[in-house]
Amino acid sequence: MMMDTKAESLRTSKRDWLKAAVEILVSEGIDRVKVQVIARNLGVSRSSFYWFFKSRQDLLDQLLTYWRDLNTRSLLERAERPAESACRSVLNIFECWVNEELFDPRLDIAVRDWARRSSEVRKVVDDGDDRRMNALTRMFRRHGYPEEEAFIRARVLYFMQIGYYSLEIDEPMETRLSYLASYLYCFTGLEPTQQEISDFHTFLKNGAVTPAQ
Amino acid sequence: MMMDTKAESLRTSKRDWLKAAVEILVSEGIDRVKVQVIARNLGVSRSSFYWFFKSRQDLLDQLLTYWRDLNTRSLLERAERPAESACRSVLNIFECWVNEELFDPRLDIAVRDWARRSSEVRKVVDDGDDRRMNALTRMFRRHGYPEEEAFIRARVLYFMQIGYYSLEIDEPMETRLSYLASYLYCFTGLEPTQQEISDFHTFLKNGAVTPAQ
DNA sequence: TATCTTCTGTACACTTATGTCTAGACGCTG
DNA sequence: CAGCGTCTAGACATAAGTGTACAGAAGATA
Repeated sequence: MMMDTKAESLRTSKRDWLKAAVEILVSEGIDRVKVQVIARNLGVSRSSFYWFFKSRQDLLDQLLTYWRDLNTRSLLERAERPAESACRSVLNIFECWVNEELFDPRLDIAVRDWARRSSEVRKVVDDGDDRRMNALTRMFRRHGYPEEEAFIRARVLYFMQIGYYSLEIDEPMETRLSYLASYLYCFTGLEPTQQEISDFHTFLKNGAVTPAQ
Repeated sequence: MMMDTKAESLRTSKRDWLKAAVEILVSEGIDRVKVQVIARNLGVSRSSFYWFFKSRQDLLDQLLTYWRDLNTRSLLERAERPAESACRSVLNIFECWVNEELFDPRLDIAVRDWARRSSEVRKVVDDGDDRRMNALTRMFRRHGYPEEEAFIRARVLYFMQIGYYSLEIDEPMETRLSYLASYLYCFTGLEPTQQEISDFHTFLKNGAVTPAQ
């Protein structure tokens, strides 16, 4: 019996292949996720691949599952979290945008590119987007925004962030944080309190961005 | 001397190859823009390609130039256009979002995907984004928004739209128009007047979306 | 109609990719 | 240390792509 927890095996595991595939997906797009390329990156012969996966398509299916199980969960959790003000709610969402443990932007963008070329992937991504949008709309509704305004504010908040990642803006966290109050004002139509802003800063300092486990 | 204006030549022109390449770029991504694939689509042998282009890379370079010369112009023109209110200005920008003659969303997204895999393309796209963002920021500034708020509102307006296209939302124009007032309110922080809304509707009706030349 | 220029088809050499098969290396377990 | 199950290298067949060379078709011009 193989010990999965062993620190450094000389032989590859299924996990290694998946991890390497995700890396290529994120940096070069789905069309470069080739058995040959991954094998080269791992320094291993292609034939091992076929021990773990039925075919290239099998790997792609599992990549999509990996994305689906990972990237929507945190966002939904934070959208549903109770909050005393709209600004607090939006700040809860912001947790996902500043912590790649909670939401991996490059993976999200890469899967979205992929969806543009495959109708099966399209369905899965659309489903994820629907769930995210519904959760955000309900969030604004809870703070008393009228139906349509809640929906549009959810869109502006969510689409703006997808657009931000799509442009691949390279901004230090410091700069991003300096815009916090303006963002909150544009997203909610309300001025955030000083307390709300400083609470978010302390949240960030207190190891929210730690590598985890 | 070859007559370029001739209606239907049996032989291909450079323009035919470029047009077919753009179509594939938009629908399948840059990695599928292959000489062999385009030739198949045109029903012609690959060797003709090498009459018009030095190599595949030569074609790709010309695709990028095509995008650069096309997709930013209309947006800049409308951002700079004088307007009596912030809502009017944003409505000027909306002209680009509802008319694919002015701004081709699928081409923009496809080039953005491409940029993710090539640093040369990255540079060109970043330059376009900068010019768009600067024009939009100046637009909000002219309506009296403070420096930072103008910048953030420009971002929200522009990034939100890129996000919208990135999600490939499939909405009939009717639905999109029904959200007009809410969008204007969220983007400017101001309620649009009834006149502004109805002016945009008449603008659309009066052949603004005509196929042009 | 003859001729020059523009474009196209066929053939070739090369590269990168997929997937299969088989011998055998590696590492637990008895 | 023998043996079993797990994984890997290398060889093979096949497919899709790039780019070059060259003969020759098809149009425009004289």
